[in-house]
This record gives sequence, structure tokens and C-alpha cells, in this order.
Amino acid sequence: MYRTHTCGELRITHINQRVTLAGWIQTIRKFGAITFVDLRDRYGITQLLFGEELNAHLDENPLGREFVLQVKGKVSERSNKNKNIATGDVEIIVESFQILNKSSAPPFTIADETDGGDDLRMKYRYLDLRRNIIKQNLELRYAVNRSARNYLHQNGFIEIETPFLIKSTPEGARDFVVPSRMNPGAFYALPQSPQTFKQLLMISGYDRYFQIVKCFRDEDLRADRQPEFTQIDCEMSFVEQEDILIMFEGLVKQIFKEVKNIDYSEQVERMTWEDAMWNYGNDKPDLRFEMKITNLKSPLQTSAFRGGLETLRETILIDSNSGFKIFEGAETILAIAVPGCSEYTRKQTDELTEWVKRPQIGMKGLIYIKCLSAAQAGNTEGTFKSSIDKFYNEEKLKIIAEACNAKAGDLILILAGAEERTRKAMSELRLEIGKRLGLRKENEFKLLWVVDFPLFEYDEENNPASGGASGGGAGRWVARHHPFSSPKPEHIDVMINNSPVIENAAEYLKHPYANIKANAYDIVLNGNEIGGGSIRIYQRALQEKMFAALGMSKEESLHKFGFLLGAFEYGAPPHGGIAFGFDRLCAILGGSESIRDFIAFPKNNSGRDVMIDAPSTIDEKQLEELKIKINLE
RNA sequence: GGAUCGGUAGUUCAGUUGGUUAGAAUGCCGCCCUGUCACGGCGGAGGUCGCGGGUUCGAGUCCCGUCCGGUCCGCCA
Repeated sequence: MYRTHTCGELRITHINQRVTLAGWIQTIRKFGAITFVDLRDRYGITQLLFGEELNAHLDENPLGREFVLQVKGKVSERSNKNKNIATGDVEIIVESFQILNKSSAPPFTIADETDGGDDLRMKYRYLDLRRNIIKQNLELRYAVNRSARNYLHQNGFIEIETPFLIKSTPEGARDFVVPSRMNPGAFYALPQSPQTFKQLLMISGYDRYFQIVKCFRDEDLRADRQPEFTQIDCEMSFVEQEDILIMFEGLVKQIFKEVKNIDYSEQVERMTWEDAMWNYGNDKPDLRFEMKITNLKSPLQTSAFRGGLETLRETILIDSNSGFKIFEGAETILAIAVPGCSEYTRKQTDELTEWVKRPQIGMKGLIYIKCLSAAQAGNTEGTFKSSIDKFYNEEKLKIIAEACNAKAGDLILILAGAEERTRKAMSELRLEIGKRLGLRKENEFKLLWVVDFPLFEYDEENNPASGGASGGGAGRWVARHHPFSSPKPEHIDVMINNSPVIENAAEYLKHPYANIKANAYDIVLNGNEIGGGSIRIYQRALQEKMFAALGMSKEESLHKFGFLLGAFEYGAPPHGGIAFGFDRLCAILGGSESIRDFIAFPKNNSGRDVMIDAPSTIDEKQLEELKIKINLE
């Protein structure tokens, strides 16, 4: 028997027992006659004490870090206890030991605070995984996995595996492709998601399906994006959007309870996509703090957005002959009121200006209005100090401040520029300010359903008809979610009765398709999209119309999705579903920005596994069998 | 596809305007130490300054190219 106990389980109650432990040497502390060794395994660390009588044996068999060691000895109460570890009350008085395997000196310190850089840790990931902190992440991941499985099982879902070798349908993300030796010149694709298969399972009558499944996308990576990632993929039949929202916020709440012991009893807040974009500049707002964006000027009020402005604000900003060209020329002007920050110094506002001018944000500048507190203004509350004092008098600044719901003591920050960039920048600025003010608390979790997404998105490039007679250089419609999401019932007619052709690219927002909303929903946690789904199209005619709207010819849609269109002919039930990004969910629950440390063997930024050195070239013989020629020109 | 930051000892980093023998911490090796748990003390070894080219009397430092890594934009239905 290699061991009687683990390195994490011995307590004061085990005193005087003879035990055998096995594990890795964490540290060695020598004191001439006696030697302390910390022995580590998956369960913890136990201190070993080698007495004088073992010194001869130790000289013959020197120990080193990360050696695999087996010891027999007696559990003893420590004279100096260590409160920092669970086994800190006891130590093993070693009677005999055996080195089960030696180890080279590890290239980085295997401890919570490692000295290894990311690259090195990935190269020696098997050593990195010995670190407690990574181990805890993987344990959390397994806990989330178990909790999700339990919930779905309790609710009558069945897990069904779908194939990994499928057909390439390069609609959204690029596919990873796999050559087929038995079918020379033909390729499988790895699934970006099991989407069509789970819909087919609905048609087959498996009305509650799930799968915790790997998905593959051949796109550029980020800290929170991997080429292979795991989804909790779910689909249900005979459901409306409401049924899905209730079922799956239940899933997240159960995970909160079982994994983090958090009671999230209230119903998850819901927000339309329009409101999210209008108020937070973003379709996944972090609602741990308020700080809504004020639209001082927006082109969206007349189109997809029905928010609308009081004309007064716009009058002040644009038609006042103020001479302030930045506002007059701007497509969009957005503001946030930062509570209690009117005392920011010039240095601090300059620093924020530099922040928005970084290439990642890309704004030209930042305008501020300080709503002076009574103390600052010499007991006359309601006065202002701004970077635009030259152009706007006290009275006009007051109107702007009121529009922003700013109170005395607040700092108003204003960005102006092109619609999309400004909205995105303000959204980032809001998050940055929230972070700096400590409003994005790590142990607070706030869920949100974002609903009523647009069905279509305008893609100004990539129009296959671009330059043609009908295209005229205009862009085209792409599915915002995916081409299987259904339009809102009240918008089906709009879709069927209107041509998708965009006559005037500049006014695409006026096209009827721009206002079609989908039965689609995202679930957002602390400003991260953790899942998304939709009620699907289940009628052949509507699905064909959808493919046509996306610019797919009849032949093309039959070639790519004929199996699905065919299946719709044989009694497809109404259905819908959702998929959760499992890695990201785990990272957020673990309080981390990066998903890599929640994946045992992740890829780096270039999609490489630096440990096994993949991807790699293959030899000529393999290429020959596959009838593949490499051309690196 | 683009922007940007980085690459110096096993590791994490410093290295001034271009100037003698490239430093620190930690790890490693040796000696000392009976209560440490970030043990301590003394000593030692350890470098193709990513790679290639250029400028210069002289390059870790400046220039060009290239490779690798981080972050971001595009992209990610």
C-alpha cells in the first residue's frame, strides 16, 4: 500500500497513529541535525520531521524539490503549530522513507505566488497544474459541471452526444476542417456548436436535450477566447421565450447556490437590447452599478431606437452658436455623471483623457463638467467648472447637468464622435470608472437577461453582390445571432413582405429589416455574456425566407442545410434553446478575467499548445494519403 | 489583416547620452545550524543580452528585417 492517508487529512485526533504518506516535496528546511520537509499532494501539505538517526540515510539519498517521496512514521503534535494550513497542528516523525522518483529542479516555483511567466507555465503546464490555485480552479469547474448536470437531470433533460466530424458551413465563424482520407479532396468540419443537431433532436421528439460539449472556432483569440471551448448546450420543445428564461435562470441560480453558496432568489432582471445600448452603450451591461449613459445627441433616436430626446438638450448643444465645433460636428454625444468626483484634479482628468485616447478606445478627447459641491464653490451649490467654459455659460451647463441627472459634487464626462465608436468608448469608460470607484465588486453577482435583439445586422462589407447592378456598393444583412433564430411573431410579415435589398447604404437603418426583432436572448453576468439563445424557426417556408434574406441562393441553402429544411417537413415542433459559455462562466465564478486558468491544457494567443507543440507539420506520407499539397506561397 | 508592448543568468527583472569585467532578487550547488514553516548565516557556479544584418573606433543600448510571447482592433452566425 502506497499510503494510508493523504497529505491533507491528518489532524490532532490522529496523534500516535502510524501512517504512510506519499506525495511531492514542496520544501526542505535543514537544521543540521533535523530536517523539515513539506510533503504535498492534491489534498494538502503535511510537515515531515526527519530526526538525527535518519541523517546517514539522507546523506546517501539526498532529497530535492518535487521528488516523489513515500514516508512511514508516527503522527505527532507539533510544538510550534502552523495556523495557516489545515494539518498545521501535527507533523509526521519519519521512521523510514523511500524516494519513489527523483525530479529535476522545476523551472519555476510551484506555489500560489509563482515566479513563472505565462509562457513558461504553459510549456510546463503539468507542473503549473500542481499549483494550488490552478487546482482550485479545476475543482470549481468540476463543481459547476456537476451542478449543471444535476439541475438539467432533475428537470428531465437527456444528454445526447452529437458528432464532431460534420459538414462545413462557413456562415459565421471559420470552421476548423479535417481532411477525409477515405474521401480524397473532401473535408469534415468541427462543429462551431451542435446547433442543427440539437434542432434535429427536437424534431425527433427528445424535447429536453443538453450536452456539455466542446465547440471549435477558427478565429483569432483573446484572453477570454479559445479555439476549442466548452458549452452547456440546451434545447427544449413546446416552449416560448418565457419558458426558456425561467428554466435557465433556474440553472444559473442553482449553480450559484451549489458552487458559491449564493442565494439568488429574485427574478433575473430583463432589459431590451435597445435599452441596453441606449443606457449602457453595450449589449451586456454590468449592472453592479448604475451610472447610466445620457444620450445628449444620438442618430439612433429616429431609427431602431425609440428612446428619443428632449429637443431642448439638442438645441443647447448644437444650435446655440456656441462656437464649439466638436459638439456641432459630432454624430453622437454621450455623457455619464460620475458620483462624487467633482474634486478630481487637473491631473486626474488629464489622465482620464489619455485613457480614452489610447488606441484601444480611440477617442480624440474627453470633456468634463465639474458640478461643484457647496464646499468647493464657497457655499454656493450649483455652479460649474468645465473644460468647455469658453463655449457654454453657467446656465447652459446647468441644463446639460440636469439632462445627465448630475448632482452637486458629481463629475460629468462627455464623449463626442461617430455613433458606434463613441457608444463603445463611453461603455468602456463607464466600466473603467466603475472599476476605479470600486463599484465592480468581485464577490457580487448580478444577472441580467438582454432580450429583443435585432434579427439582422448590417454588414457594410462582404456583400457578394457589391458592385453589381442591384447591389450598388451597398452592404448586406447578416444574422445577428444565427440564421435559425426566429423573428418576433409580429415581425414575420415585415420580413416576408419586404425585399432584403438595400438600395441606399447610408440609410440602411431605414430599411424595414433594421427594425425586425428576434426571439433571442442573452444572459449576462457582471458585464459578461455567459449564454445566449433563441426560439428557433421551425417552418420550412420561413427558414427559406431567412436564408434568402441573408443572400443565400436556393441551391446554396439546399446544399448547406437541405437536411434541416427536409426535416422541417416531417412535423417539427416549436422549439428553442440556449448555450452557455462554460469556460467563461467558471472564470467569472472564480473571480478571474482570463479563462485559461480554468482550462487544464489551454492554447496560447496564437492558437498554439506550447507544451505539446501543436499545431505541427505532418510528414509527406500522411499528406500523400490525404492527397494534400502544401503551398506556403 | 492591423496597432501596441515586451524578449538580458534556471526564473522574475534592472541596466543612465552608445564606453572598461552586464547587475539584483530568487532558484541551484557546497559548508554551518535541533523547531522551522518565505527558516537563517557564509561561500560558489551560472549569460550566444531571441535570431540575422546594418551604423559606429566601440552596440544589451541606435537603425532595418525576422522569430517568439502579451494586450487590443478587425474577426468571433
